[in-house]
Amino acid sequence: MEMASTRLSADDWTAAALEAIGRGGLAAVAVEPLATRLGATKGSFYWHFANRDALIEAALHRWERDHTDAVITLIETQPDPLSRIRLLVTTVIASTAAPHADGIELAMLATADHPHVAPVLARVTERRVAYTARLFEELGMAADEARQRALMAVSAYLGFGQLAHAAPAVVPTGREARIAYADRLIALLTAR
Amino acid sequence: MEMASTRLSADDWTAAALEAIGRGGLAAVAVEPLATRLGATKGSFYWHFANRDALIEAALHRWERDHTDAVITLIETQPDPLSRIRLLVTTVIASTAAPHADGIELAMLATADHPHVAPVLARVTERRVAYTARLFEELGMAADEARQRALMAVSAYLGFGQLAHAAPAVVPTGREARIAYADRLIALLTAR
DNA sequence: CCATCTCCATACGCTACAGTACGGAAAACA
DNA sequence: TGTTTTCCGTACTGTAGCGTATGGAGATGG
Repeated sequence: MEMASTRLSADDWTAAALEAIGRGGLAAVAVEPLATRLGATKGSFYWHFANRDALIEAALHRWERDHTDAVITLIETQPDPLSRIRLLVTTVIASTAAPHADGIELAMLATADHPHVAPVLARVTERRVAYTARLFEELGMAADEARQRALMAVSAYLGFGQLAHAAPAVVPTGREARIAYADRLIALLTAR
Repeated sequence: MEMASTRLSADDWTAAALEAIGRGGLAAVAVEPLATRLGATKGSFYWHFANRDALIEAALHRWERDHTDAVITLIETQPDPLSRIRLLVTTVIASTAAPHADGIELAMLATADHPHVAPVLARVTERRVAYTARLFEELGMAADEARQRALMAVSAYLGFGQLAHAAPAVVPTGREARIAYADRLIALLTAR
């Protein structure tokens, strides 16, 4: 698959680690299998990293860095707060259509207890809630009201992901059904 | 801890397995550590079970059997559908107060891909959604409308659990704040 | 009280992976 | 081109856990 016999960088390893996390969770981050997958050996790895733990840490921080605000920056393209909420919810609901829309995200939640995962996940989650709360504030809600709605919105997002993953059959299938569901959700979340 | 030097039954092992899942997920179901914890050795285990996989399967089925409908039967004590929904939501939101309210549940979601976990989790989830949908129907909603609301309710439940687990700081602290949140949630979920 | 069946401990082999030691190839540089 | 630095392959040790083999203790029934 990878005929390129070039030398590997630390980034190649973190990328492979993230890919492994997406496939099989943190446990899949094993040095020797990754090395095989990269067409190299442990010798390479232990030159770039002190140990397995360092790789995990690096991968998580990379994920936090370039995956976190991806959605937010997308949302920011919308002019008014309502369409931003709309885009946020529909994007997130409809994109879960793919079998493993974002395996990494699920793996992170699954391993929330891990000492390296916990702080990263907490930061990302708090940022998301805070951002969503601001959206509701811009809709004219009081701070605490907006906060509650944001919690509900993020819960709906996370819960939907879990639902789609744990019992795909219960979740609306097809794009238009998803959108209908998202619309209903938005209506309830933004109701006064 | 367990001075009792009695002989072990298969159920003792499945109980220990479930306890281990609650602590460290499926990966924590390791024969030798469990044996130590039970004050026995592998010799005992491999008499009661063919292998580690059989233990996992047994533990999951036991969980499905006696933990699934626990909430439902509790809820059924309530007379009218609205109080049932109310009790369901508040129970579920407020009980997550404990640090690891139900580690097993989270572990199940975390390992939803596992060949043994997937069917069990899917059944439980589908049953919950169906039951919740019936609750909304009894409130006078049309079937599809009730279904959507049920999805939202279960999502809110699952999502809240994830939220509390991944970023405890963002979730309302204290019993009355939780209840206030639950009330708001119920109001939105049952709004016409 | 002996025989059989139930249950378990001990001791073993096997695999997967973490981490280390070290030599050598391949760049980079002079 | 020769030297140094960068990078990596190979070979090793160590550990954790799965599964097996086997003998023997305790209960159980005749």
